[in-house]
Amino acid sequence: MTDSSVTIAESVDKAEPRTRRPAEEREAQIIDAAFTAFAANGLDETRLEDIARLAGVAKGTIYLYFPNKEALFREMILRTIVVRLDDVESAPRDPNALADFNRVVRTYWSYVNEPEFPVLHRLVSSVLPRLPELQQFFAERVSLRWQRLLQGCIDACVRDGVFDPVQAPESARMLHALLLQHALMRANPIICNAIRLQDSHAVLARVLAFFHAAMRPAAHSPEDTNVQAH
Amino acid sequence: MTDSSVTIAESVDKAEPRTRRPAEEREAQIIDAAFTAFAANGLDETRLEDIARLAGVAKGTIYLYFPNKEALFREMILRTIVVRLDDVESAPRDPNALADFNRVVRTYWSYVNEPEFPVLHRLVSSVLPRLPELQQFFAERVSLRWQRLLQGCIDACVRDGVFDPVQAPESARMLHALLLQHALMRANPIICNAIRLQDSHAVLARVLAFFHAAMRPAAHSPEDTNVQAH
DNA sequence: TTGCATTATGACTGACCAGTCAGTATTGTA
DNA sequence: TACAATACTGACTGGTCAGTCATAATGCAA
Repeated sequence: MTDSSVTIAESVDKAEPRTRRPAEEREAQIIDAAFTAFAANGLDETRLEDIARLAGVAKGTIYLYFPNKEALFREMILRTIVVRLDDVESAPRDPNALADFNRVVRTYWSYVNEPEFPVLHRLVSSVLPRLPELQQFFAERVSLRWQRLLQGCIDACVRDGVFDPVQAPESARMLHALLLQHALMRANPIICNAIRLQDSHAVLARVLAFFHAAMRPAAHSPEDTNVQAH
Repeated sequence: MTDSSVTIAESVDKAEPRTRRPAEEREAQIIDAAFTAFAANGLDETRLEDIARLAGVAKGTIYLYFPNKEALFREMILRTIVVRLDDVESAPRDPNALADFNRVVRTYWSYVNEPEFPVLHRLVSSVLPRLPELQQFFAERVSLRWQRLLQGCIDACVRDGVFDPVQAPESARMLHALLLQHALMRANPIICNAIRLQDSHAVLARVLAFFHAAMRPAAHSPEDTNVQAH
């Protein structure tokens, strides 16, 4: 490995004399730089000097705001995720069950298709053995939270007779798995090119079509749960 | 971080005097130790000394078989995956389409539920930016290969009238997403406990029931592709 | 048994980098 | 304008560890 490190052109005017900034602004500056650098090189291969250069500050300055590298990483992850979740929660609900389901699914889909998401997902899962509290946070605040939200919408649709009550109980997990995995595949250039997942809308439409097919109320025997072989 | 490193008791008799071993045996010894150590601590947090101790050899010995740490990591990943794939390919095919589909699905399910799989998956995805050839290998030899295999079985089932031809074209990707994601969730203790995914057979049955529900031939309008809203 | 080729060892080295801190610049205040 | 308080800097340090290599052990052939 020769010159790895972050090769993104620095967006900071180096000629500018050093100035004192409000603490929040400096922190945000450093967090942004940390996201870029960590996303490109991972936790261990990122040098604090790289982050400092990207943020347009000296290495020592980072230590005025964060106690160490690992804490900076953790803060970066938590804040970046929280920002997205806050955006999502501000959307209004829809009284019609199916319309609300579609709204939540579309919101989730755009959430996992943000360019930040697959990067965060990879970074979090790569450091799981080292930072178990991140695993906890990600599982409860992202994965399970979305699954519960989806399940609520699905249950409402069942009450409206739109979805099959037999399939409903764990279908949120199925939908979650379908959407998440497709978003992650779309972020992988090799898989993405091989099976043509480029168009985000088309992929969502295909997943939803599949989901609706599974959830359409059964016209025949309603107690036929033992479909699986063996 | 204080005493991280591998805490697994060494299975090697330290009193044993050093002996010369066939090259293949030594390599396998080191690869095994590398898997254990890398799985526990990741690529960067694993010391070559740890691997050497686990393998019951000196650090220098590793360099007689692998040019450097990264090469050892790559070799470990490739071989561990290949062993599993070879196991899988040796199984005989079934003439009945649905039976063959079930066989392949069950094989895939047991493959991704091996304790090694989630670990490899995490290790590979954590070093993707650094080792793009691993990404290539994993995508083509694991992900896409399985999807093609599943798709072949599904197409055969369509010809037998078991599955709906409307849903078939990309359903292998759907099934792959469902199975893979469920296996990875099962490997995450927090998610696994929260939504009761402990029993492997029950989870597979539930996923298959959902898949069959989506794939059952439509009794009504066959040209109803625009199910998705918007 | 000897001698040599092969295999193994682990103390050592040199590069690397997180984190420190003495010093410098900037701002607010009197 | 002087002075103190605060924000910032970057050369330096101390610890770490991948990779090296002189030396030692082992197996084998003659």
